[in-house]
Amino acid sequence: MTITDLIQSATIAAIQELYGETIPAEQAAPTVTRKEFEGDYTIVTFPFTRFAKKKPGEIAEELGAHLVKNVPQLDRFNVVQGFLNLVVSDVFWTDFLAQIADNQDFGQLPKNGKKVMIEFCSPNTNKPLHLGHVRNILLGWSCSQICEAAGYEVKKVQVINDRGIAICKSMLAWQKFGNSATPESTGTKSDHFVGDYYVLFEQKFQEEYKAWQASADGQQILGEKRKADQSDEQFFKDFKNTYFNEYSLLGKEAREMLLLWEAHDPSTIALWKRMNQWVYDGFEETFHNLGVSFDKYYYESETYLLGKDIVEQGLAAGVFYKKEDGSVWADLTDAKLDHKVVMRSDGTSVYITQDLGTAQMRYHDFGADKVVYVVADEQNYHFQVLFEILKRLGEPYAAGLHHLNYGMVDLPTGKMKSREGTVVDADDLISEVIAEAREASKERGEIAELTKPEQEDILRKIGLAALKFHIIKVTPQKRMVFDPKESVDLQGQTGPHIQYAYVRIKSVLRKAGEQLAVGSWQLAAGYSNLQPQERELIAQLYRFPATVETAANNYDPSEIANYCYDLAKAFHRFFTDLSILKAETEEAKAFRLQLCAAVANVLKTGMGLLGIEMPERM
RNA sequence: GGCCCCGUAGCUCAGCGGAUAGAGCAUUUGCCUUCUAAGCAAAUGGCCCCUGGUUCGAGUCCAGGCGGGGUCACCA
Repeated sequence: MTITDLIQSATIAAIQELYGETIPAEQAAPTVTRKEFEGDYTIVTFPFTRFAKKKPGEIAEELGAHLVKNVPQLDRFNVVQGFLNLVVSDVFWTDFLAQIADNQDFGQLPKNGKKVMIEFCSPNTNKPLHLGHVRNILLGWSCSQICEAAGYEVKKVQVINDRGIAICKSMLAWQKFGNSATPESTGTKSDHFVGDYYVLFEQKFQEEYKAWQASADGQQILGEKRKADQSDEQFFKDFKNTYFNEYSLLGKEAREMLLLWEAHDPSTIALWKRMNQWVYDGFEETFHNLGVSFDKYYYESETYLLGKDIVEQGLAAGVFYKKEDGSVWADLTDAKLDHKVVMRSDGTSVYITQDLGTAQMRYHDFGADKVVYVVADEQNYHFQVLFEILKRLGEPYAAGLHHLNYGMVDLPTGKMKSREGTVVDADDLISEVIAEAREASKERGEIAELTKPEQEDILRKIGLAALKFHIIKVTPQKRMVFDPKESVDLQGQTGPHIQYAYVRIKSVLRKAGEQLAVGSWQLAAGYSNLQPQERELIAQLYRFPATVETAANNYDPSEIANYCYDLAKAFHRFFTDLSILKAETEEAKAFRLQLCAAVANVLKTGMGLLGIEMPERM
């Protein structure tokens, strides 16, 4: 039982005893006392005036006296207005610290026997990963780490869109213009290599389109179809898709390639496999650099035909209905979601059909109690529909489905647009933040005497910490502005600031040397009269498991990020104000070393949940 | 237009019904002969988008507006 639970139940009992009233639990829930007042936890007594018929201050006095008398962990109290501030005894805190100081697993909640599957990243294979994927990956990864810490068994999966017209464009461009070049022969990272051909296709297509616009055919179409209020330029912009599908030679070739692929044409399949493999190799390198991995990959080429049997079942069960043309629909109007096609009139699947099938297949593969889809908020409607249909189909896992939606990442200059070349590439971003860390490190010179590989390892950790923390600290649902300049900041509310707290501790612990022998920490138990900076730190540490739990429940890594920052901030304050190795007494020294060890532990675990590694020096 | 998300300091963000709304960046000023100054302390900076309502108490909950974004394909 936690101290807050203890205070809560004692408060309920006290109110019952003093005023004969049974209050709801939430009215007895203690909050953390604000820093400007003395105390650790606070009970608000305003709600009790109704039945106690006394002033809030009076109630607080009576309740405070009662609690301190009956709860041994409470030392004293004070009253400000109607606020009852409770002071937890030093012994409680020092006991708690002794329990966790050497416990590497502090913050790991007991196994709950439940499984959660988290799907994230899920890229297309026609171009490299970009900043949007980075936010997705960081969210998905930290979410899975947090769920594990909260006691779940976690499976990390992604669904790779390896088929369709987009990859065919890359394939066609390579075939026509590639001259058998390879990533090796050109020295290009292999996913970028494939992406370059996608871009090349778009260029060639634009050239073709431009030429067509000036041709007699183009001018004739313009004359026939342009609307009165449309400029020539605007018309051709709007007409692009139609041109691609009905007039373009390149478009025709790309679509033919897709048909060949669907017909399992051996040479097309071979080319497809070869180019996709290049992309996968490139992706793996990026995943590795970001420090993430997956347990299982699903490929749309293997799942895109799934879901048809579900449609049949749904029809039989009356969840779906068939129109005269043979298309199958779900009527979700009573859930405020409109009608939705689940199968085309020609009997082929649509996007959501595939998702229905994939959901079922994965349930059979893994049997998850919860499935979390990390997908940007532009697909909110899609997931509402998907979940609603699965619910109506009576799927056993329907109640555990969750869409972890997140806002798009904008640049200070506005939205990222591939057309305008403003997309921030993931690999570039990673090398930039590390380069920035290298520059800053040169000026400091702290790690100059280490070997080159050791230095590079540290710089990588610092750079990635800056990048990852900058992204993960923002509430997922918020659209965020990503300023590359700020993402490499190493000071203030940043990853490196937190790493620095850890590094300072490690430095002190190294200097303390043999005094870290297990026995010597017994001295810490003799320490009393905790300083405010020490109390603040311990109280923060105490909050860690609860923070892990709420972050897991809310699927919100930013709560862990903010917690780590607060803890580091409190540590820096403590470190500046109080001497550790030259503490006033041996007891104080032992206690502070123990406190340092515990803080280091929690910082390492907490940042680990965000996928951020800690260096030993910086 | 229907539905969903967002609106807090110049900028980027916390705040999850309680006290005088907090951090970081930016600007200004102190603090390294002592455990790593990637730090600490201080100053400056706010019609918490607006209007009503619920409540002892609202940035927080509810309703209606306003502003920004997303989405409403037999695309994925």
